[in-house]
Amino acid sequence: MTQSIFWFRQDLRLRDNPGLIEAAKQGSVLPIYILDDKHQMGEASRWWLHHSLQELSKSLNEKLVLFKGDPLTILRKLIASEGIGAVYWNRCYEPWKIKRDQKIKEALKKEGIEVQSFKASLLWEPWEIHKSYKVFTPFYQKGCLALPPPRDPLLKPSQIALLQTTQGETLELLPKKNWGDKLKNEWKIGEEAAHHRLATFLQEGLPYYKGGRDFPACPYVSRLSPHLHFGEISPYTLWDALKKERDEENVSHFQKELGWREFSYSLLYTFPDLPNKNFQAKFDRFPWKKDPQKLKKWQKGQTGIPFVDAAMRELWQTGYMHNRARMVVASFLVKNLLIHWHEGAAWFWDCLVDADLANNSASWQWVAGCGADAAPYFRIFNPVTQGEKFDPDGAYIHQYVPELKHLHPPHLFSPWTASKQVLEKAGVELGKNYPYPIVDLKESRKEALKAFKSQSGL
DNA sequence: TGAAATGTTGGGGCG
DNA sequence: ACGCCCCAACATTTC
Repeated sequence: MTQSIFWFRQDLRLRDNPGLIEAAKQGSVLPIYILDDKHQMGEASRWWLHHSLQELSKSLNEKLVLFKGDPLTILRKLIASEGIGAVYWNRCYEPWKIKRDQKIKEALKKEGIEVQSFKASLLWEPWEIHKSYKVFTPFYQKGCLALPPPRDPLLKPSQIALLQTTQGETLELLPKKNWGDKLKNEWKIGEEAAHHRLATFLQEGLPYYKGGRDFPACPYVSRLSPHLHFGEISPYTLWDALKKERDEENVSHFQKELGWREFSYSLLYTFPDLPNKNFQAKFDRFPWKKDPQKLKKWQKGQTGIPFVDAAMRELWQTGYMHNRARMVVASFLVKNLLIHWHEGAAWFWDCLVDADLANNSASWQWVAGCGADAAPYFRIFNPVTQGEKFDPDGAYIHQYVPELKHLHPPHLFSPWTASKQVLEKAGVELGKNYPYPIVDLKESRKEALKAFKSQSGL
């Protein structure tokens, strides 16, 4: 029997956890989490992590031990003081974590410790896919689906002998202000909640997924992203649950979205600079504008374009934004305001409870046009038209922009085009209780086309 | 995982 | 009945 450490990272669950299963098989287990803060997590993520760790610890009889600092130092100290013979973890794929973990593995092995890492968070690891695809569809069809299908999910260890230690510290993950309070009503956090969310989605969302996923006021998307990011539920569990559903079209559509997640990770693996550098180098000289005032208005949901403002306020109030809305606000920032995608990515990173380095970087680059399989430069969303199409009765806008609650379609999507009488009747005073648009959509579109077109020839 | 500009068609009003 | 114009409605092309 070996006493081992199981190091929880982005796999805050007991079910389908191969590393934990191996540790439990070897003998008693000291379950730990280490906050390695060199690369700062966003506020919203820290808030989620706090609660997720609490839930995880509960499911481990409160035996989860928390640390912060340099993992190798902490592991060495524990190994020495607790008589540990092995360390197990499930793999992460952020470039800096890959490097860090490699070093730790080598160092500990040299010191006579058994170390093993496991595949648990991706259905297909980047190195299993032999070609490095730059377009999603072939990546998914020929790269992923041509390989053996994902394994069945694993059961949680029937029993784990948990070690105890007097060590450990508190992480102080919660924001100073009680900013997290408003998020509290939005989310149920932890492994049980994730499974519950999945069950609800399968029943209430999946049947309408393909057509309904574009309507931000409708409950047809899974909202599983933060659970997936923190590993409260594994992609294997999702894949398996989907396999058992009859609804072929909706199922394969949702599976494809999981495929996009795999694609993002694969891109990040083959191009570790994805978070910082343009995937397409020709964008390095793009004439982005610096405009702190407009950026701020975008962040706060005060652009004067109701659909954009609703989305940005949803983000601020709930730590989440509907996928359709993410595309629209991103396109607005990058194309109508010509502000660098870094700024958008940074704001999302701080505000999203599902902030995920691979997905965030890949998706912002996709919208900006500089990514892999990117949106063509001339694809510019019109936030008015998008509102008309995907929020036809204005429910989404009304939910997050209450000052427009008496304004109705069609004026709701572009208040500046409404007549004086209509605005007055709705109690809307542009420039007073709701802003004028911060850009002219038609003009800024033209300008963006010019800028993007001129650089596309470089 | 667009949108706008341009082109085509076909029905109705009208002389 | 016919040609002509107008203009939705839809299709295609261009950015």
